[in-house]
Amino acid sequence: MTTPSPAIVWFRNDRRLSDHPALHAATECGGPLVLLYILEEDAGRSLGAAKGVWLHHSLAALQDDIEARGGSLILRSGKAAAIIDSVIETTGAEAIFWNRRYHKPDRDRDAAIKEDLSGRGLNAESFKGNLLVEPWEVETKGGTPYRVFTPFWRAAKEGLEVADPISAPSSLSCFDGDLTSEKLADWNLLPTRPDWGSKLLDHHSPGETGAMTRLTDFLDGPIEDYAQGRDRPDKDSTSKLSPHLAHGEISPRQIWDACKDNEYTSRKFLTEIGWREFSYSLLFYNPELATKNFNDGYETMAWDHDDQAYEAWTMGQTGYPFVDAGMRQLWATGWMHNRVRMVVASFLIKHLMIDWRDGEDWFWDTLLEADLASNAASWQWVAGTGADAAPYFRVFNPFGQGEKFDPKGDYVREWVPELRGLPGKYIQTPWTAPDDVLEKAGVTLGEDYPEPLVDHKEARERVLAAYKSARAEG
DNA sequence: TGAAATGTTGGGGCG
DNA sequence: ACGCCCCAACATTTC
Repeated sequence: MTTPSPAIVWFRNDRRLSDHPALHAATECGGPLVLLYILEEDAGRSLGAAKGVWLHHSLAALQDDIEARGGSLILRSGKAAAIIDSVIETTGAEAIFWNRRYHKPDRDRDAAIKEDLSGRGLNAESFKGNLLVEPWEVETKGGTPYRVFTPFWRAAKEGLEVADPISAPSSLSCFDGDLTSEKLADWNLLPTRPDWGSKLLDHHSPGETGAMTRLTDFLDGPIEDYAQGRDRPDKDSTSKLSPHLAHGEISPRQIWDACKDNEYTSRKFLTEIGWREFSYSLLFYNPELATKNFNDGYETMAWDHDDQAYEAWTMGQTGYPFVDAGMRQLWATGWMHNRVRMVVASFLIKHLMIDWRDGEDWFWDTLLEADLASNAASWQWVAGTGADAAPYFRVFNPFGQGEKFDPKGDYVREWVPELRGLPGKYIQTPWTAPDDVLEKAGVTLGEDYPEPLVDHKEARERVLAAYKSARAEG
């Protein structure tokens, strides 16, 4: 009887041990495992800075989880095809497994590797591990991809059979020959001088354990009130699972499974999972989703190129407290409440009339999750250029949203401390506060906190006119 | 997953 | 009692 040869598991954005179909397939082979993570070079868009911080800790957590099961994670950087070749040569592996990804440049590289290895008689196999429904599994009656969320999600759920998640292997028996690994610390994913990365982690616990804790905590409480609470950034009513999902520390199937017996209260929440699936479908069929208007009717839109306004937006100095609170939360924690994301995005695009791609780029660099599909699809949604997009005339009122969803102003007080002394009545609109109120709060507008960067009414009228003429031309 | 402008209704003050 | 006006509350339309 011969010992089975080693099988490689190529980890990418699926840094977990439970519900990992590729890992499961490899363990079924019965031979030693080679658990490989590749920091890919020349693999498209560069890693966002905040995402790199998460990646570091995510990999450290994966290493720990693997070592606790008696295995080891091999880290390599460079071109995936060459690294895989060399690992195969060293280990004599005859199989390699991975979970699929959905952006065309990634798929092209994966396909080339698979074709090459298959041609050499190796078993290279990919799996569905990161979506509930793969893009090609859902199409309209006309055989085209859906362009509207509701019918997409209805069709996706129809006949959807979600199998039980796969348990993590209790032990991992890895190839024990001479196989070198690079050191995580040498990848310099963490910023130094200054070390702005560690403060981000005050608010998050990267890794599979952290993800499961988040899910459990969420299902123990906030989900009961999710339908309303999810709109309230002053409350802790959202799951905060987005970075874990984007880094594959939890699978959508695990979330589905945990929620399925909770149908009434979880419906709204699972719809958010649906938006993620929709975004991936959009990215799959539109590889340039992050750079090219989905609807080309707005190609002639005359965006402003105002560097000062853009910087004020990024730094949370627009003079609209609700917007500034969101931007500062993002900068400080690498995450922003979803309601506020919509408002700050609307503000950049519609009040400042800055190209949505500049906002997308800022989020890419500052969000710990930096999910290409969700980020691009959501920015296009707000801009009105996307699939199933918000209509161009929907302009969020930057203080009205604050009054509605942060009624006491607690969210603003947390992130815009210079306004803490203002009463709720004026905290979203400090420029309307009487002098004595400002004085009592210790606020001098223009010194402690900026005057509004633009007048709301004028900005609104300006952008509506601009969209209208762009549409007329387009 | 809006907001503002415009239109309609109905209660109450008042001559 | 009646008509008139005011205006808040709600509904509809428009961007």
